[in-house]
Amino acid sequence: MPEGHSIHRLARQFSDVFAGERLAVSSPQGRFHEGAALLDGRLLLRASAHGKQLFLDFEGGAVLRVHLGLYGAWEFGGDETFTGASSIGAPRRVGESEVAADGVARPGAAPPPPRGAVRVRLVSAHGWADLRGASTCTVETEAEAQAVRDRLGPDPLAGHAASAADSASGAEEFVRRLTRRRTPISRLLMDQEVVAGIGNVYRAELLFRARLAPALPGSAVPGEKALALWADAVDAMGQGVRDGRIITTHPALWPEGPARLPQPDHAHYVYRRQGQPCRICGTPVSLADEAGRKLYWCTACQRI
DNA sequence: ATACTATGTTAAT
DNA sequence: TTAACCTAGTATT
Repeated sequence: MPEGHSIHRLARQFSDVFAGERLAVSSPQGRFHEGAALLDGRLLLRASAHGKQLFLDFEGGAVLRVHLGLYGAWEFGGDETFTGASSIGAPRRVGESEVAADGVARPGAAPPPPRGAVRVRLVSAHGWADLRGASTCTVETEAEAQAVRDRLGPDPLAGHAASAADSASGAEEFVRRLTRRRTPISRLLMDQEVVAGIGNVYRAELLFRARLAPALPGSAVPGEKALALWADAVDAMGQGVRDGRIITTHPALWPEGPARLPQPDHAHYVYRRQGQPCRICGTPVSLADEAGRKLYWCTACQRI
């Protein structure tokens, strides 16, 4: 259930704890025996993310590409060296965890017996990572992995690992791809070929923050509005990478006073708030089904 | 115990 | 447009 910010956090985690390490790769569940055998014993060179796609580059030109889909998650554990380098931490966050399902932290490098269907297990000298429930998990050549990247739209979080020039070109590319089509903007934001990494929460929240009506055709979005939307995505999703949660509301709206982060029920403007009063104008938040996903918005605030 | 839901995508219809 | 994927947290019985 993760959006792009979670995958970027995972890429950073793999870079921090496994890059430069030789990894034992297995598939306790069995469904990935073939791919695991290809990677077993190789050095992990680097980890990266583009939108919701995670790429682990191994020596010899083999790339493990993972998409968590709806239920996928990575779980990590290890000794003090591992924990010291790790940036995940408990409690469990969407798509990433450092605590076993029984709630007992497991110190030490030795991985626990596989719990449930572990598609892939990576083990280094200091720690381990288990993958469950992913919709995609394949070993590819660098060219195949690049072909996947090439199909995707620009990633608002690309600036995290790349140059400012890349971010600027990402903005222009986003505006081009968004305003080229008459499809409603609510659909375009979910289209990974228009912009990579936005999911159902950021879609709803970014549209609210921009005061944009979901039904507005992409072609009718003023260029300046589209640029501002991109800039807000960079900002909001960057914050998501730091927090490990999607928090889009202004801190002034948090009732619990000065706190670094709000309670979960104050983190969003409209997502999962159907029927509840809009935090800005009080109008009940609307809910509609769009292409099998739930769309939340305020009919009064989002009029442009 | 059982049902329902979810921050996603693809393939079949 | 719908089903499938097949995990895990939360709500309901």
